[in-house]
Amino acid sequence: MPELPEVETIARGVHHRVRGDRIVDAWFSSLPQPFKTSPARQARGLAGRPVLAVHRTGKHIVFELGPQAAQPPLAASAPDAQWIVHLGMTGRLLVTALDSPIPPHTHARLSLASGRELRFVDARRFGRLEFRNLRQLETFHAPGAEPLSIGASQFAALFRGRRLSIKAALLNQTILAGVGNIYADESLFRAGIRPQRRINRVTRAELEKLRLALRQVLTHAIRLGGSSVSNYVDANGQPGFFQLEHFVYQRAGEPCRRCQSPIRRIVLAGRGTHYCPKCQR
DNA sequence: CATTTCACCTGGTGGC
DNA sequence: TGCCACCAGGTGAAAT
Repeated sequence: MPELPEVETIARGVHHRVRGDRIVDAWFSSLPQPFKTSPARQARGLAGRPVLAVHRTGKHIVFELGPQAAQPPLAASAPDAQWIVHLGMTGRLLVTALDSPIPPHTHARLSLASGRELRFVDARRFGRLEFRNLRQLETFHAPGAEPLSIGASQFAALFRGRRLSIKAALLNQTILAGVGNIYADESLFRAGIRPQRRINRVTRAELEKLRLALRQVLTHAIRLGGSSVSNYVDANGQPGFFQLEHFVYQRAGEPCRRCQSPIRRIVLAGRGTHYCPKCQR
């Protein structure tokens, strides 16, 4: 399940491979999902545009696109449109040869001037594809705060006056962008906070511990290429290795790596939630 | 308004 | 071996 580290890894990989290339043509499947912008509008909007850059905001991958008539050198061109990809649960972006076999559940195929193809594949169709013409729409950015760059006081301010559980707050993308189930559980373990604790019972000092734990966990996970659970692979088909560093996620019943107590699993905010009853209070 | 629950999807898993 | 109920969780709509 792609969260911030996996999305960052994929965005970097795709940036590295397609920046400077040009979208020649675009094909989309005819299913109602995963399209936030109609397939016809996406195809019309994307064709002919150069890819200036690819980056991540929250769990979204953003393609910065130049004008359809723009010629190289493109480095100085201002973005004129954006293609925004959300991977949902099972979405993948692949850069392949034109003639490589098309996997099931392929919903987008963007042929590139280099002779390759950028594909979006998503079995469960929880992903979302959106096209924005920046002459009509604002630049896209994820609604919540970025956990890697937020400071102590702004972080504390995000939670002020709320009553929901700390885990539900971490998962809320309009509060904090990019944290999903794995990294919520892992950061709460490292901060020593029980996931079900209500925010108004979490001290300022604990919130700061959590901010630092999040930053450390996310940074470390990016370095390891993300967590490979349910067959996750990056744009180059490489798995990540952060799953080997998990303290609690999907370790129910196994001994805590710090105190040997069995890791407990509960359902919270509709999600499987893992914590150590002794290390987390 | 804040918060919680549920539907959307399909593939993988475990029980029988 | 095959079948099937069930689970995985990101998000947005609906319910509370």
